[in-house]
Amino acid sequence: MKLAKPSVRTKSACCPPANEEADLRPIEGELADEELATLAKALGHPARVQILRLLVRKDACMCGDIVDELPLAQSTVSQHLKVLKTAGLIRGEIDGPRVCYCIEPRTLRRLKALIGGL
Amino acid sequence: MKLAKPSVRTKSACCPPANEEADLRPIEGELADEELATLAKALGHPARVQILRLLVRKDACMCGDIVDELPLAQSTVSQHLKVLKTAGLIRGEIDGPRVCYCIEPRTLRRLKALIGGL
DNA sequence: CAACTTCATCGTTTATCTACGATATAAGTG
DNA sequence: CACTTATATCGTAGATAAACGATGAAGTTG
Repeated sequence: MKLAKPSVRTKSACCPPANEEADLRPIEGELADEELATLAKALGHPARVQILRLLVRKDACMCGDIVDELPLAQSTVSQHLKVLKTAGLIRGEIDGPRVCYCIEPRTLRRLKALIGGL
Repeated sequence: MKLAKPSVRTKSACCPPANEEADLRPIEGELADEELATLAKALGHPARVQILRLLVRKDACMCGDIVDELPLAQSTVSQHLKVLKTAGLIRGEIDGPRVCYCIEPRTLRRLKALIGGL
């Protein structure tokens, strides 16, 4: 019999340290508009919102069973993860045969600041 | 000679009253995911972010010179306005030959709540 | 090394988005 | 009523997005 590896890792495994330093970038202006649009676009799909929530809730690295949580094919989930990663909202770290995902708190904070600033 | 009409209207013209009642809908769950994704998608384009900001800043109805503020054709701006309107983020009210736009504070608050709840 | 696991990437199909010019609509103006 | 103005809608072309199965790459296990 084979025991499944735990699919949630402690913060130390790959999650970025809780970097609390303030973001000095402006929350409005042309650049901020682009930035907000990019982040919003990345969140513009229910599956990606769900993924982000999963990772926020765990507040730790989560290895690939994200696929099991969504009613989508593995390749589709992988694509959604890529979108979130490209937007900088999550981070993926290779851990042996799997990949551990966690949120990028900096970017999430930035998103909240941009939306809050509306 | 013809004087241009002022293109910003007072709140009373069409802006919804500052309805401060709390939104009781949950900020997570499948429905909230869909809702957030829809709102985020609507914001997922720089032009639409810019439009929203214009309306927020004015905090009043703004008649169509939104077109003049953007480097886009009138028909394109009209489409973006429609996206924002469909998402419930803005409202457009016919005012004689023009249309006055203003933000829908309820939806904007809702968006902030959803994002803040991440 | 062969088999298996985990995940990313490729190739494809279908759908949606973005932008524009052209045209329609609707309300004021002479 | 003809004419102008302000917007919306239509039609269309090109770009992106979303989904899937199939395949590839990298690590683990026997």
